[in-house]
Amino acid sequence: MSPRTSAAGSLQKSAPVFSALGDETRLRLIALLCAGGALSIAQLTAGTDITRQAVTKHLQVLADAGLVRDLWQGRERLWEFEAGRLDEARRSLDTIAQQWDRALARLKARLED
Amino acid sequence: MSPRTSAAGSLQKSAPVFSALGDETRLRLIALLCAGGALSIAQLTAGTDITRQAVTKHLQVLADAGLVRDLWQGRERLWEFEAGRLDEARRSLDTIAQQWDRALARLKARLED
DNA sequence: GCGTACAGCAACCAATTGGTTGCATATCCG
DNA sequence: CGGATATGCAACCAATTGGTTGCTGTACGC
Repeated sequence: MSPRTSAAGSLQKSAPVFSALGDETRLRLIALLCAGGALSIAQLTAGTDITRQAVTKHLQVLADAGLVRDLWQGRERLWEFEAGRLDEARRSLDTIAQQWDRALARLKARLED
Repeated sequence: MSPRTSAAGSLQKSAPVFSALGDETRLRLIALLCAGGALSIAQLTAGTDITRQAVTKHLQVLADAGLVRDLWQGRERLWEFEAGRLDEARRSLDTIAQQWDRALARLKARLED
């Protein structure tokens, strides 16, 4: 990768996380899980207009992205939020924003030159 | 929307932004545009293994999400980064993280009770 | 032990996505 | 003017996605 895209390397790792977050249903699941504790699939499905299987698939996508973790308890499969990858993604956005700010500062400096 | 998902409302608005960011090619474009100034489609295509049209489509996706803006200059169509929506998304992730931290704190308090 | 609630698996479907190719259009420059 | 450059538009394609239905398995509680 060329030098001028040095920041891109670490950025690209976050693509799967952003992709997982890029769906209203999944964002809702994330909001539920990070607010409450661990919830079952049935609980997460209640009140929605989609099927339990659809919710299961969404949870799987979130799990693949490392955003949630599942744990079995009896016949229930509980899902809980996992903060690690989301923090990474958050830092990625921070990096972009900082880079943008620096670019603006450089532009301003050149104009005032 | 139920009270316990109050944070979800503002979150959902960010879904299109996250969706747009959920692709390595588009993340690369964002990195390029927010580092440098305005770049043409030809410039953004150079060095990649995809077609100019593919890049155009990706830029359109980013534009629909409000992450980039285009401006014509002669026969060139220049694209530049636009920080607004990305900042919103950044705050969304911050909100989730804060909510999670509070949940952890409540859990900890209950355990130490 | 038996019904009920929680879940998995697989097949299937329509719509979207990421990408291509071919051709037309407009602008710059010698 | 005429060629090279920068782009748009449309059709087309395969793969992925978001969702469903039908059936099976398993743990809980009366």
